Amino acid sequence: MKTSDSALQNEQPASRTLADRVCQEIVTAIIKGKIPPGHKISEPELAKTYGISRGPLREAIRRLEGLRLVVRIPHIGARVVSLSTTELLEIYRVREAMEGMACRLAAENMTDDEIAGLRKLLDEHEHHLQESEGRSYFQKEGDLDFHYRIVQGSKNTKLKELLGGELYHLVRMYRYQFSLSSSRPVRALIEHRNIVDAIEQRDGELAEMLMRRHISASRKNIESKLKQNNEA
Amino acid sequence: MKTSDSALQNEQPASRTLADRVCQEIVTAIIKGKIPPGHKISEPELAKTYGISRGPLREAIRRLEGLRLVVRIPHIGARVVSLSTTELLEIYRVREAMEGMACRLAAENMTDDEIAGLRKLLDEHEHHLQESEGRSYFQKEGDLDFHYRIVQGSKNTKLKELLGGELYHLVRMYRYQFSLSSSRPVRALIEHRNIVDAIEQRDGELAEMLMRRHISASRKNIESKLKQNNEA
DNA sequence: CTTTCGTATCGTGTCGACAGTCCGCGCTTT
DNA sequence: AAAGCGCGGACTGTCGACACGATACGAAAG
Repeated sequence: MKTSDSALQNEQPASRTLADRVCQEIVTAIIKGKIPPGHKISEPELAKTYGISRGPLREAIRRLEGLRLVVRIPHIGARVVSLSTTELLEIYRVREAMEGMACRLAAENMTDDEIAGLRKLLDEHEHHLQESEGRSYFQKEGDLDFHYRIVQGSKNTKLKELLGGELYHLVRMYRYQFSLSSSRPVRALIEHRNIVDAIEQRDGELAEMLMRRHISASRKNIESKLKQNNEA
Repeated sequence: MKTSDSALQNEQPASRTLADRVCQEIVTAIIKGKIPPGHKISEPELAKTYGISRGPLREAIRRLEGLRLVVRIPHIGARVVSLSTTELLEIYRVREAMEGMACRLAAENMTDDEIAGLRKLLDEHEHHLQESEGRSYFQKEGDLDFHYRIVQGSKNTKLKELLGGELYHLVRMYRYQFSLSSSRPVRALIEHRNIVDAIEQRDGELAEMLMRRHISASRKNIESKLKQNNEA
């Protein structure tokens, strides 16, 4: 389990408060689609489900609202965000901008050990790619793991908060919903390697450009795939 | 009232729920420094101050946590974010990335009317600049108003949420705290005009580059000014 | 006098209950 | 029969109260 130590959730095993734990549970439930998009969230129902009172649950819902996973309307209730394709593409624009900057900063601030870890991660990706034709769950989350590590390597707190806290949850949810793991794994792996090369050479400008092109290519790929699905 | 309709706060006059209203009040209180940074937030105290119970106030605090205006530690309490200079500079990195992208998209998606409005806003800025030597409150918030309009012009929901919802509150707070209105107003105005020119020519790439250089220059300016203050 | 332990107090976390508001259903009316 | 109106139920918003944990102060030992 070399990859789990850099998993996307980084909270202590036993969350200190009920609201935190329930919040995490609901997050995974939403991401994995167990609570479908657009579904109404009933406070008494969920309170009964998780065996807690409405107090902590309300705080958990507020937190989900902050994570942009639910939308809440006063006196009406909260609903799981319904995924419009335009918003998905918008997120990729934001990722292009922010992860590009993160990559530039990572090239400046990453330690040599972290870069070596990145290389090793890509080797594992290639290994799993050859085994499972690239459609494996590992690749699915592994791609995000790569991006996550680069964001962490930027050493920029705000960047880490914004990307890790909100956008990645949405990206993971969209991937589960549309079940579109990055559908060009070979090409993506090559681009990942080029990015690591640029980081290793401490060429921030190049690293940023490569990352932006990488995410932009993903966006265009998804865009055409969605259009094709709509026409079919 | 051409400028106030694009104000940074866009909530309906009468917030439907207590928590929303109190949340807004606390936000302004924090931004204006009435609750100093690092100050402990006592739930019973604030509840008594605003004349409400602890329930809505807790929800308001959760919301502030989502806006990154307070940090909360379980079983200990919430404190107003204390402003470290590194975090301020980090925010400028994020703004450079995101507003750069916003500017690129604005060049593609802004209507001609919105561009004309931008020009008029800059004319007003110049007018106030000549009157008040550039240190006026108008310039202080007016700079953010300019950036805010461009973000809105990007027509990208996620971009608008992230920049308008979280970062701008922090930027406004930092400006009040350090009382550093953009301390190079003449130069900034010129850069603003160049940005609008690029947008008008629908040159997204150039617009992004100009915006990034503009924010990067602001960051470097603040950086040197802070260093100079520390040494003094 | 300093350090450590125990206790008291305060604050946060959690719970149950009440009130106001919104939604759905049945009834009346044209 | 269709549309408007009124009523009932359910849910959200709000409140007060209790329990657990943390902090601070004081007392006792070294």
